[in-house]
Amino acid sequence: MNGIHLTLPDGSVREAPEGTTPREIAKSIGPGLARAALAARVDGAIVDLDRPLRRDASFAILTDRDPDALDVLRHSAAHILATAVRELFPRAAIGFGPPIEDGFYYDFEVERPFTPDDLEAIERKMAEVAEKDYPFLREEVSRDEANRRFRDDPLKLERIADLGDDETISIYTDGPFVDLCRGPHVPSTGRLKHFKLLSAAAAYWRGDSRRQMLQRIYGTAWFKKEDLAAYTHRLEEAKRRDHRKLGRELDLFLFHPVSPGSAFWTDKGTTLYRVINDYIRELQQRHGYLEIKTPLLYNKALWETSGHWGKYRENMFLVLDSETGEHDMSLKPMNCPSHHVLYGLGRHSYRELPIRYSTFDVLHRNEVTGALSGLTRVRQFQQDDCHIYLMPSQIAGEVRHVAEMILEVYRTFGLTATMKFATRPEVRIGDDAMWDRAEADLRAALEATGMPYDLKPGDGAFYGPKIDFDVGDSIGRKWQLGTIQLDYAAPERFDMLYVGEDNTEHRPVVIHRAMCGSFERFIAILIEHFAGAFPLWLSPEQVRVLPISDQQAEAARRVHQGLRDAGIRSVLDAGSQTLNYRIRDAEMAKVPYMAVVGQREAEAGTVAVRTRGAGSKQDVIPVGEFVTRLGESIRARALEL
RNA sequence: GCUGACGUAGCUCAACUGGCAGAGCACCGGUUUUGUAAACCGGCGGUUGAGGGUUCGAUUCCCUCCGUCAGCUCCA
Repeated sequence: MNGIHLTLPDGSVREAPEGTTPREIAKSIGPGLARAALAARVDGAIVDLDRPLRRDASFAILTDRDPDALDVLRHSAAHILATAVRELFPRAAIGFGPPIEDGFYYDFEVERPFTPDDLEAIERKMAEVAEKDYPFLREEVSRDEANRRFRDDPLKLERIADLGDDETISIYTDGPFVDLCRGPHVPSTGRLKHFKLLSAAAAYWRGDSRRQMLQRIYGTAWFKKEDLAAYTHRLEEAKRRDHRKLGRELDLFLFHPVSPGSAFWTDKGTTLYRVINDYIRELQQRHGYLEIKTPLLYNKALWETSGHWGKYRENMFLVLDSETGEHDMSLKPMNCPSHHVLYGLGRHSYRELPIRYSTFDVLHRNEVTGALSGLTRVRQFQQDDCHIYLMPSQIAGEVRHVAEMILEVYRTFGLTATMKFATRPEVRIGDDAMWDRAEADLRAALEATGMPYDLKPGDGAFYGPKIDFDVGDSIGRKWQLGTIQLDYAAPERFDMLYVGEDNTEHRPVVIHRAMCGSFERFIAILIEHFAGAFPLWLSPEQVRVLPISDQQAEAARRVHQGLRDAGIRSVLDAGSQTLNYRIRDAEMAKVPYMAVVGQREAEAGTVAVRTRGAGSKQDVIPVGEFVTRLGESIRARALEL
C-alpha cells in the first residue's frame, strides 16, 4: 500500500493515494466542507486546494473561520486588483501585491498617479472580475519559461533574477491576468465579496528610497459583510478620536509653522502633561530612581564617544560655535550619553548599585519633514527615559522589577500591554557566552512576570537583547511604547567602572528603560484611547461650577474656591449665558463633573452634581462630600467617574 | 527627503467655466436671570499660507518656497 496518511485536526488519520488533492479530501469528508474550503494547511504550510499531497502530514481544510484564510483571501484580492488595473490600464507594470494587516495592496508602475475616480473605476472592475469567478490556476515553470512569460514586466523579471536556483518558480492565472507568485490562493475570484479600495499613494520599488516610486493601491477585504462594516466603522472611529483634531477642540496644544514639529501647549495641555509627568516622577521616586538634569547642549566629543557623530548627526540639530565658526555643538537628541558621563564622573562602589538615573529634559531630533505627524512624531519632546547601572548578577532581579513597574503604568492608564522578547541579531558585539547569559537573565525576568510574550529572534539591539512593550488602546490599535534594553557596549565606550567586593574595578551593565516613550506620543495615545474624555485625575479641568443665576454667584464662587483649596482643578462659569448653554459647553469640553448651584443648593450647602456622559441625572450632595469624593478618586487615579 | 493631494475669518466650511470674498459657531456689546446639551438683537473679524508670473481683472491658471495630510523612506 503506497498511500499517504493525513492527520486531521480532530486527531483522526485518513489514508489517501499519493497525489490526492486537498479538494478531494474535503469532498470525501463532506460536501459542505468542500463548498466552504478555501485552502489547506499541510504540516503548518498553507497550500491551494489543488496542490497534490505527496507525504504523510498533519492536515486541515481552511474555511473562512480560520484566521489564516483571511490572508489567503486578501492575497487573492490583490491579484484581482491587479487584474482590474491591467484591464483598465493595460500598460501598467506590476510590482508586488501582498496581504497586510486588515487588507492588501498592489504596486504598479504607471504613467500618472491614480486618482480617486480611477479607484472607483478599478473597484467596479474588481467586482466584475469577482463576478466572472475565474479559477486561480497554479503552474510551476522553468526560469526560461518565467522570463518569457514576463518579458514585458521589468519588475517581475528583476524578481525572477533574484530567485535562487533551488526555488520553485510558480505563476498564477486568474482569467486574463498572470502573475509570478508563490501562492496560495482561494479557489476562484468569486470568493472575493466584501472588499473596498481605500487609497492610492506612492511607494518605493522594493522599499528602497534610491529606486523609482510605484503607485500603490491599498484595499481591505473580509469574508463577511459585517466584518467589512466593522472595519470601516473602526476607521471612522479612529478619525473621530484623532488626537490632532481633539487636541484643537479640547484646547490642549497647537502647531505653528514657525516651529514645525514642536507643539505649543496651552494651559490645559500643559496641565495634562504635568499630571502625567508628576505621576511618573512619583512612581520612580518610590522605586529608588534618582532624578538628575544634564546639559541640553554638547560639543561633538560626546557624540564621538557615543558613536552618534557618524551616522546619526544628520538627525541632530547642530549649533554654530561663534568662536570656532564650526557647527560642532549639538542639542541632545537623547539622554543616554549624558547619563553615562555623569556616572563616570564619580567613583562607584558595588554597594551603590543599581544606580537608576532619570531625566525629563527636552530633547530635539531633526526628523525629516515628511516624517512629522501630530504629537506622534515631533522634533521636540521629553522622554521618561532612564538608565540603570548595575552588576551582571543584578540583571534578573532588576529587569523583573522594571517590567512590573512598566505594566503598572499601563494599568494605571487603562491600557493593556503585550511583551516581545528580542534576541541576538546577526550583527552584534560580545561573545556567545555573554549573550547566553544576557538572554537567559532577561527571559527569566520576563517569565517571572507571568505575562505571555512573543519571541522575536534576531530582533535585539546590536549591544544586547531587549524587551519591547506593545500597548493596545481602546479601539484595538497597537503602539510600541516601553522598552527594556540590556547594553554591554556603552560601559566600554564610556569606560564605566565600579569597585567590587574584591576591591578591584569591574564593568557595570547598563539597562535602557522607557515606559511612556515620549510624553508627546503617550499623550497622543491617551487622547485617542479616551477619545478626549479623560479620567478625573488626568482631566485638565476637573469640575465646572455653574450658578443657575446671578443670585447664586457668590455661593458658587465659594464652592469653586473650596474645590481649588482642596487642590481640585475647578473652573467657575458664571457667565450671563443660559444654564443650558453652559451645560452644553462643559459637556463638549468633556469636563468630568459639573457642580450646579441653584437657590436650593445655595441654601442647603449642597451642589447638584452632573457627571459627564450621564445626561441630566443629577446627584445632590453636600459640598464637603463632593470635595472628599473627588479627592479620593484623584488619589486612587480611578479610571471611571 | 520622495510621490500625490490640500492650504479662504480663531474653528467648520461656501464662493459656477477667472468677474464685488460669504455663512454658522467662537469672540465683543446690549437685552435676558435662567433648574440640566445652543435665549434674542447688534457688532468686530480677511494682504484668500508667502513670493513671483499670466491677464483688463486671480481665491480660481502657471512657477518657486513654506506648512498640513496620506503613503513610502527614516524612527539611532
